[in-house]
Amino acid sequence: MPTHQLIAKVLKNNALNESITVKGWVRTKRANKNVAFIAINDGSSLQSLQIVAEVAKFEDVLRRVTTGACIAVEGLLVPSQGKEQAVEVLANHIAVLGEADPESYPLQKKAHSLEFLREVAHLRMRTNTFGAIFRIRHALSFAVHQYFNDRGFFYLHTPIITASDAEGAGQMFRVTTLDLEHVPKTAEGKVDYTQDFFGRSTNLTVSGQLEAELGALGLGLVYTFGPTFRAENSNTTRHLAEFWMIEPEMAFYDINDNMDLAEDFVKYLISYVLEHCPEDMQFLDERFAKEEATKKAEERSAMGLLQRLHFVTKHSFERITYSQAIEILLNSSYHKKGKFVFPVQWGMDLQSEHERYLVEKHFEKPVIITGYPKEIKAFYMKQNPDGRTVAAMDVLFPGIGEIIGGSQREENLEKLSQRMQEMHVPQDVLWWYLETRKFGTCPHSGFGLGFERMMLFITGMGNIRDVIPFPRTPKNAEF
RNA sequence: UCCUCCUUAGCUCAGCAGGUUAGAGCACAUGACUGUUAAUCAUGGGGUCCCAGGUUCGAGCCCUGGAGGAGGAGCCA
Repeated sequence: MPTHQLIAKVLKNNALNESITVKGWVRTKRANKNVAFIAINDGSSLQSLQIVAEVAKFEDVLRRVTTGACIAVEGLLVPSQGKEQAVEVLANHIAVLGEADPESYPLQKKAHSLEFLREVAHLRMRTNTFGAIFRIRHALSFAVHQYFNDRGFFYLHTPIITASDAEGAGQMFRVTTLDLEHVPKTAEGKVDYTQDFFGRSTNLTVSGQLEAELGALGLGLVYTFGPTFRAENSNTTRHLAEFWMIEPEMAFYDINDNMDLAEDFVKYLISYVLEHCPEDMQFLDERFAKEEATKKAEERSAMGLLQRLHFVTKHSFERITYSQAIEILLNSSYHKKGKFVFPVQWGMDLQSEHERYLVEKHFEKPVIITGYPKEIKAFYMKQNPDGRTVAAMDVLFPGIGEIIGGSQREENLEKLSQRMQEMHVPQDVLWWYLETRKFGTCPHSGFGLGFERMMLFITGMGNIRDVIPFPRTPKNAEF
C-alpha cells in the first residue's frame, strides 16, 4: 500500500503534529521573501491542503512548483496560522513528480469558461467544478446500485451489440468488421451481411429494455445500467450520442407500481447525493447562484439548487393523464394569448414548451403524465381499455424536461402482435420477445432514467456535456 | 437536420466609417514585500485577427464558400 495519505482523510482525521506524506497537483503558489504557500489538491475532496515551505530551504525546488505541477510533500501537520484553513503542512521534503510549464499549461489559477474546459477535457478533472461533478457522478452511480440491491433487484448486463433495430428509438451506430473500402455484395447488389462478423447486420444498443424484460420474466426484479448509443444529429444541452441509462424492469408491477417506484427511486438518488456529497453540493449550490445572477430576471430559477433538491424530495410528484394535461394547456393563459408555437390539441405529442409550462408554470414541481395516445408511443406499451391510449408514463423535471420514460408493457400476445403489425415492427426478428408473451406471460412494467439528465438536475449544470467525463456528440469524439 | 448568434494574445473580451505600429483585464516572467488565501504593488514579453477565395489603392472590419463552437427547435433519456 502507498505510504501517502489522501487529503480528504488528512483533513478529516486532524492527527496533529504527526509527520505525513501527501501527493497531488498544485493549484496555486503564493510566496514572499521568506515563505511560500502551496495549495495542493489530489482529487479526494474539494478542499486543497496548504503546504508551507521556507523559501531559503526550498529555493530550487520551489521554482519548479508551478500551477499544475504534481508534487509529493512530507511534513508536519500543524494547526494553520491562517484563517482560511484549520490545518496545514510544514514541509520537510518536497519532490516534484511532474513539472508543468506555466507558459503552456492550459489551466490557470482563475476561472475558465465551461466551453474552454470542454476543449481540454483531459485536464478539466483538475478543476474544482469538475472534481465536484465527477465525485458526485460516482456517488450517484453507487446510489443506483445501492437502491436496487436493497430492494431485491438484480443487476442484469444487457448486450451492447444488438441485431434488432426494431425498437425504432432513432438512428443507430452500425457495428461491422467488413472492409468499408470493399464491401461484399449479394447477387442483388446489396450489402452481404452474412459475411460480417455476426453473420448479420448489427448495431450498438439504443436501449436494454427488451432484454431487460426477458430478465424480469424470470428473475422478477432486474435493472440495467450501461451505455446507450444514439446516432441522432442532436445538438442540444440535453443530448449525447453516448450516454448511460438505468432501466429497471419489474414483473407483476402495473403502471401505478411503476410510477411509485420511479418517484421513490429519484427521491432516493437525490437524498443520497445530498447526504454523501455535502461539500461538493455546497460548492455547486454557490456556483449555481452565481450563474443565475447573470441571467435575466424572468429566466432565473425560483429556487436555489439545494433548495430545489430538498423541495423535490419532500413533495409528491403531480400525477396527471395526458388528457388532463391537454385540458390544462387549453385553459392556460399561454394558450389563450397564443404564446405556444405549437397548437394544442388532443392527439399531438407534447412539445418542450408544453412540458415546460406544465412543470415550471402550472404545477411548479415534477409531473408524471400517463395515458398517452397510442399513436405517439412505442409498440410494446400496454393498451388501455379505452382503445386509444396506452399505459405510458413520462416523468418531467423542471429545466430538464423528460428525465424518465416508461410504461406498463403489453403482456397480451395477440394485442402486442397486432400492434407490431400496425407499426411495421418485424415480428420475425423479435421472435424471442414475443415468446415471453406466449409462455407464462404476466403483467410487468419498467422505465428508463437518463443518468446524465439526473446528473444535470442534481448538479445544476446547464449542459449535459459537462456531467460526463468525455462527451460524445456530433463532430466530437476527441478524448 | 433547421433557425439565431459567435470565432481577435494562454483565457475572457473590446475594436472602427474600410486607413499607418491591433488594445484591456486576467494569466505568465522578472523584481519588491516578515504568514499568504484565485495575495498585493511595479515592470516586461506575448498576435496565422478560424480557414480559403473575392471586392478595394488599402480588409480584423465588406461579400462568397467552408470549418469549429454556443443557444433554441426537432428526436429523445
